[in-house]
Parts: sequence; C-alpha cells; structure tokens
Amino acid sequence: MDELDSAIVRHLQRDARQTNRDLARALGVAPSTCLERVRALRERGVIAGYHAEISLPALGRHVQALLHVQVRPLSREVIESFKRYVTPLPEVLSVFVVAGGDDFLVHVAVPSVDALHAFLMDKVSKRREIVGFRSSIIYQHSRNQVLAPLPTRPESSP
Amino acid sequence: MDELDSAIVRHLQRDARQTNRDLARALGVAPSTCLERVRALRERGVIAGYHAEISLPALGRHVQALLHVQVRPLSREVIESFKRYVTPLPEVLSVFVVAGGDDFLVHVAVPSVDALHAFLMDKVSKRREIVGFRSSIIYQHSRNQVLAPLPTRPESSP
DNA sequence: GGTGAAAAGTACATGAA
DNA sequence: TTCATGTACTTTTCACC
Repeated sequence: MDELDSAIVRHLQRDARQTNRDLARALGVAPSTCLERVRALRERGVIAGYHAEISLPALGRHVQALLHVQVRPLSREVIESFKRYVTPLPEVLSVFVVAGGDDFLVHVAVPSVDALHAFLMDKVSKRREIVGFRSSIIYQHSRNQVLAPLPTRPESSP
Repeated sequence: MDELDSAIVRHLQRDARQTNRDLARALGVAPSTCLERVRALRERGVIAGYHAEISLPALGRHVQALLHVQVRPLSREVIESFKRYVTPLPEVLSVFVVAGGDDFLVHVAVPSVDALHAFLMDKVSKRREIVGFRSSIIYQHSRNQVLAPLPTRPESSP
C-alpha cells in the first residue's frame, strides 16, 4: 500500500469505469503496471467491488429517514435476527448496530411521508422484539466519496 | 424507466465493471441496445456515477462511530457552515442533516478508539456552534447494495 | 427503439530490462 | 517490480429493420 496504490484507490473511488489507459496516464505509469496494481488491490480485498451509484429521486424515493430502534432482550440472537430481517427490506439503505442509547440505526428511503408511515407501521412496529423506536426525517445527506488512509498522526507512527 | 432499465440498474449496482457484452447477455438484449440504455441512464442522472468500494480495514480504519451533534443557533448559515466544515474531513464518511432531537449525524471511520477521541477533541468539540454531542461506536454496518424502485403499493398507483 | 456487422480502441499475456 | 508490444476481445458507430 504505497503512494501509487493510494492514488489508484483515490481515482477509482471517483470513477470506477475510467479505462486502465486513462488511469495509468493520470498516474504517470505504464498501463500494464497500472493494471497489475489494480488487480492486486482487488485480490487483496482493498478494492471490495465496483458499484453504480443510483439517484434516489430518479427511483422515486424522495423521502429519507433514520430510524432509531431499541430491541429487547439484548442478546446476540435478537440482534442478528432483527438485522437479518431489516437489512434486505427494499426500503432500507443501510443498517448500523450501535452502542449507546439505541441498538440500531436504520437508514431508509421511500417515495413519500405516507410511505414512510406505512413502512413503520407495517414492517417495523409489528416486530415483537422492538421496545421503542423513533424516526428522524433526513433533510440533507452528503457523502465523502473518496476515502484514504488517514494521515499519520505525530503520536502514532506505523 | 421500464423493466429493462430497472434490470440494468440492478446489475450495475452489483458490478459496475462487467462488460457491456455480459450485461447484454444477462438481460437478453443486443450489446448495442444495452449500451444505448446505459448511456441514457447515465445522461438522465439515474446512474449518478461509478465508484470503487474500498475496504475500511484495508485502509487501517478499524473503528467506526456515529456522532450525534446539536448546533445553535439553528439557522441556515450555521447548518451550512458546520456541514461544509465536517463533510470533507478525512475521518468522515457521511453527514446527515436531520430533524428531531439532533441536528447532525456524522458517520466516521478512524484507525482506533484513541484516534476517535483525538478527532472529537481536536476537530469537533472546538467548534463554537456545537452545544452538545455524543458518539456511538458502531459494532456492525450492513448495506443494501442493490436499490430498486419500490414495488408500487395498492393504495398509491403511479 | 432495436439489431447486426465493421472500425476503433482496450485489456491482457508475454517476454525483456 | 516496471515496461513495451502483439493478440484477442470489447466498445462504439452506423446503416438498416
């Protein structure tokens, strides 16, 4: 994971479909070198996959919300079973299992506030392990597209 | 946005780098047809981009957390300025502006619990608009890779 | 809008430095 | 490791359906 690998990772996070030639040119190496590095990164699992980003509004999903969910009893079985239930629901974008006040945070995107309400009533609140939940409408969501190894801090050298 | 478009979107979310030929074969259409559809989806903004997914542990970022932040006064200027400050920080994965008890939820990934503490002290708590925040360690995070238009509900036909 | 074949460009393997 | 080159494949264009 040298500087060249980092640069490749940076570029492919922005545009995963640029040709190997363009990528190589941008980095100042030969295409064959670049190809080899990209394959190695893929095989090592540094690059976990290539995904198209889809516009939620284009799918008619104009309303996003975060659900804070508490379940009981707080056992591995209950946590796992709720996670397995909720993650593949089509309304759900992502699921966090967290420490602290809540047990789960669930990011959902639905067509409308009505659909959010219906989702909560029909698919969430019926689950018997849930002892409490509240939902927060998301006004804005911005992502940091490009992640990098964090700059090394003075006190923690590698 | 017919069934073919939906299928393309579904496939490209899973693997954005499969060849147009393979995609066309999987969908049972000619490669040229498929290519045309994909380009149209890209131009309409349905496909917003293609991104490599990077393993956070591979970047040495083993600890994830969610920060719940309250800022005051609750004005557009304060919201926007905090969002512009926090989003590009390298530790930050994504930022939600939400309604309800908190104003922001910030998803971060750092190398260690020490680094999380340092981040909170050095880069968050110094901001004067923050009137309160708490952080929750994330035990697990699962994403729904493939999003689709939601199945139409009986009561809301298009 | 969809298809098929030709032309341009790209990826990939191989061998050399 | 990195690089240069040839071959096979893929993308892309275009005339036609």
